[in-house]
Amino acid sequence: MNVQRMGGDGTVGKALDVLDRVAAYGRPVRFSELLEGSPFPKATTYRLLQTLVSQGMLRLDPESGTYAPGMRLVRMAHAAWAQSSLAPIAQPHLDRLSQEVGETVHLAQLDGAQVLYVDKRNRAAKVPMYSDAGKVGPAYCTGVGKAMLAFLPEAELTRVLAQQSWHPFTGATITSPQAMREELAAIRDRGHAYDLEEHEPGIRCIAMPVLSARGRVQGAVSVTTDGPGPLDDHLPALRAAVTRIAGDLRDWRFPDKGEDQEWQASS
Amino acid sequence: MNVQRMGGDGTVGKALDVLDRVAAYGRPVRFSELLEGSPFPKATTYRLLQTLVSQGMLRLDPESGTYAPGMRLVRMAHAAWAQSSLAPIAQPHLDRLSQEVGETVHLAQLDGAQVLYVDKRNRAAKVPMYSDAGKVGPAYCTGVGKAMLAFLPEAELTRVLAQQSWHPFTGATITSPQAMREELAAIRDRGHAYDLEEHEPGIRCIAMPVLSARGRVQGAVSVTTDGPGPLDDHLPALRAAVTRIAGDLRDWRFPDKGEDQEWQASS
DNA sequence: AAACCCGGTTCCGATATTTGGAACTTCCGA
DNA sequence: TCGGAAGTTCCAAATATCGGAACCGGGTTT
Repeated sequence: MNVQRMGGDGTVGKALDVLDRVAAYGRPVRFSELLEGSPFPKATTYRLLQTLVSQGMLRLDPESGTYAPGMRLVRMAHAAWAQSSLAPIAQPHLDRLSQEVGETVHLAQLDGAQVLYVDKRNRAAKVPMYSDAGKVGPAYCTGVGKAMLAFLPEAELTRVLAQQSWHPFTGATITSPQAMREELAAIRDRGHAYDLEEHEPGIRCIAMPVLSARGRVQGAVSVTTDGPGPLDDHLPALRAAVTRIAGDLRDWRFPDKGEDQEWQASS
Repeated sequence: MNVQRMGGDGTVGKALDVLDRVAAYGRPVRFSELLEGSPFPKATTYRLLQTLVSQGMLRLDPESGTYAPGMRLVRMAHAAWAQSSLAPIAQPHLDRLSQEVGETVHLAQLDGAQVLYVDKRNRAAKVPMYSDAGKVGPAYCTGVGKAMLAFLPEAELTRVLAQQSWHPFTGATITSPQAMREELAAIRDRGHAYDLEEHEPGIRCIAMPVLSARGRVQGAVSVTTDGPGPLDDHLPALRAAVTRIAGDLRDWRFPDKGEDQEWQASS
C-alpha cells in the first residue's frame, strides 16, 4: 500500500499530477509544452489546467498563455510546514547551532526516496529565511540523506535504496546499494554521516539524524562547508543541537508515526 | 469569472476544499471533527481524504487517526514561491534593508482579499517565531495590505474591499470601506502607508508598495517595530529598497499580469 | 452480559462527471 | 492566400463519484 506513483486515483490524482508537472518546470509553461509528456489527452489536460487555475493552484498569465504554480500553494504549505515538520520545533536550535559553527546549516526530512529540506540557516546572512524549504535533493549522496537512511528500518531502506538514481555527481559519489549499505553501517557505528564532495565538488558536510523516542527517523541536521577546516570540529555543537531537538520532540509529543518497527543492521 | 469561492468545480475543487479545511486547523484533525463543518456527506469526505492521503497531500497518522497537511505541499510550494512571487528577486534587498533598519521586515503580496506574507527578516533571531512565508493576514489593517490596496485599480479595489471582515482588532482599526478609501487616498498622496496599532496593540509599521513598470501592484514591503522610535526614520531605507526591488523586477521581465488597467483615485 | 453508542469504514445502485476523438477557431509566418 | 500550429469547444459514451444506509470494532452504560 501507499505506493509512490502518482496520477493514480481518479480525477484528483490526475489534477495533482498535472500540477506537479507544471511545478517541475522551473518557469512558466505553455499549454503545448505541457501537453507533450503529459499522460493525458489534450482535452483532458486542458480541462484539468482550467480547474486548477480556477482553484488558484495555478496562475495563468493571459498575456503569454503560460501556467505557473499559484500562491494558494504557498498558503497551504505554510500549514504543512508549521505542523507536519520538525522545523518549528527545531527553529531555535538551528539558530543556535548556526551561531556556534558559523557555517550553513540544513534541516531535512525524508520524503519518499528523496531528501526534503525544510529549513536552513545561511552562513553569511545572519538572519534566516526558508528559501530552501521545499527543495528536494538525492538521499544517497547528501549528508542528511545518508544520516537518515542509516537509521531506517530494513524494509523501508530496501524500498528507498531501490528508488535511488545512483547518478555519479562526482568521483566520490557512492553508486551502488551494496557500497551504500557498508557506508550506512559505518554511519550507524559512529553516529554521524559525512558528505565528502559526493554531491558537489568542494562541498563537504557532517550530518546527524534526529530520532524519535521510539528510534524512528524524524529528520536530520547538517553543517556544510566549502572551506578546508576539519568537519569534526563541528561535531560537538551538532550533536548538542540534535539532542536538544530530539528532546523537544519528545516533550511536544510530536506525531511519531504508527508502526514501531525495529531498524536493524542486517545484511 | 475567477470567483473567489472554492469547492466549486468538480471533484478536484471538493478535494482542495477538504485540503484547505485540514490546513485551517493548526493541528492534526480527526475525521469526525472534520466532518462537522464539511459541506460534503460522510462517505464523500471520507473518500476525498483517502485520495489526498494516497497522493501525499495529507498525512494520516494511523495511531491517532488524525490528518495533517503533507510534505508534498511544501515541495510544490517551493516551486510556486520560487517563480510566482517577488521573494527570490527581493531577497538581497530585504537582507540589506533589514541590516540598515535593524527591525523586522516583511514582504507581502495580495492573494485574493488577503495579504500573503512571502518573506520576512526578523529583527532579533531571539523570537521563537517561525517562518512567515505562507502566512496570511487581513488587508485592511496591516501596513503592507493598505499600501497595496491604495494602488489597486478601482474595479479590483471595490471587489477586495467588499470581502474584508472589518473586524476591529484594536481601537485604531479602520472599520468601514468609506473610511478606508480616505485612508487610501492619503497613502497615495504620501506614497507610503502606516499601520499604527491597527492590527495589534503596540505594533506599528511603515510600508510601501512595489509597483511594476505598468503601475500594477506586485507586492509591498514593510518595516515593523514594537518600540517607540519614529517610523519615518526608516522611510529612506525602505524607499530605497522598494526602488531597487522594482528595478530588478523590470529587468528580470517578471510576470506582470495581463490587463494594463489604470488605477485611479476616484471617489 | 446484553444493549447501546460512536467513531470509522465499506457497499452499491443511481447519477452526474469526466472522458477524449474530432472538429473548429484564431493567429502566425510563408 | 494558404498551411500549420496552438488553443478551445463539442458531445455521446464510459466511468468515477455520490451518498444513504448498513456494517464493524471497541468502549461505555444499563
